[in-house]
Amino acid sequence: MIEIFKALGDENRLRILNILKNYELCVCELEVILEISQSNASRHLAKLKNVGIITASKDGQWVHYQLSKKFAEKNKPLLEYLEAGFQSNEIFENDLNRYVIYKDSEYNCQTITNDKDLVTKYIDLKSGGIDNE
Amino acid sequence: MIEIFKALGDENRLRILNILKNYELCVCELEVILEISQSNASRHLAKLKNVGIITASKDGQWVHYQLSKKFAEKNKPLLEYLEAGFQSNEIFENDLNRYVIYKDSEYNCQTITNDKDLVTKYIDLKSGGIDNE
DNA sequence: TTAATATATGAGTATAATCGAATATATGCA
DNA sequence: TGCATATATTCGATTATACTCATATATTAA
Repeated sequence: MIEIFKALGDENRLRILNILKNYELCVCELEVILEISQSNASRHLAKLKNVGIITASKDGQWVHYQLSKKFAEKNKPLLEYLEAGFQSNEIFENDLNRYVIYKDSEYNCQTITNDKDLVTKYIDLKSGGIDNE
Repeated sequence: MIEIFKALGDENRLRILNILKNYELCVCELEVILEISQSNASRHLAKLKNVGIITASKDGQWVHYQLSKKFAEKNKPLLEYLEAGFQSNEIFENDLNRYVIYKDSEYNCQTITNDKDLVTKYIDLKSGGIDNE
């Protein structure tokens, strides 16, 4: 339990989990949605995975992360608490909004590879200006 | 939510909360039950109090700490998760056992003041030897 | 096989958390 | 008032955590 709380006591990891709670993403997508560096994203994902909160599935050179069904099943009250916390916080709502914009667009991992800035700017624009404003 | 997780991501604070979840104790009692220093106990209690998980009530020179009813009411799923975690862990079970031994004894805060070692040794003995063994 | 790419990991640094020891504050009592 | 006591806080040292930049690993595709 302590390790779980430690893993959840970090803003970036909570932001990641907020997305993965509902969707399955690869690392490069999380980089763009949350605007964090590749190594940072990878490291936080590793931490969440190490304590069993999320799982990874490899798809070629891409790695998709998702909420662990086993964990969610075994820890329903915690998931419920997280959901309530996510819903009452602007940061998490904004991140989710950014992801939905991306998901509903024509862009994908390949687009991000080709022109990461393009995708980032598209999301920024559609989500109503620069992030964190 | 982040602050809550940070507050819960520490073994000593979880051990404190494990006791306060069911009982109301003053600082000197927590020192003896958990075998932590006075300044450490006070510090951790302050942290739990600052994020609203516990409350304090002053009784003369003593300060009693208890789980915040408001917090528990507003965060039932979290409390449920904690309870499950506490019950499946030997450390927390042992701490609770130590408190019950103390509570059912003739000792109290005054006894602890007069001879802290006596109370500690009584609990150690009754709980089946030295703590953490 | 070689080049390109997605992700993971290592090294170094900055920041934050924890702890023990000492001190400050506040209350109770003689 | 002056002393003893319960708790809170400060200081300094140590350890842990998070971040950036650089590099390693593994996979794809030419």
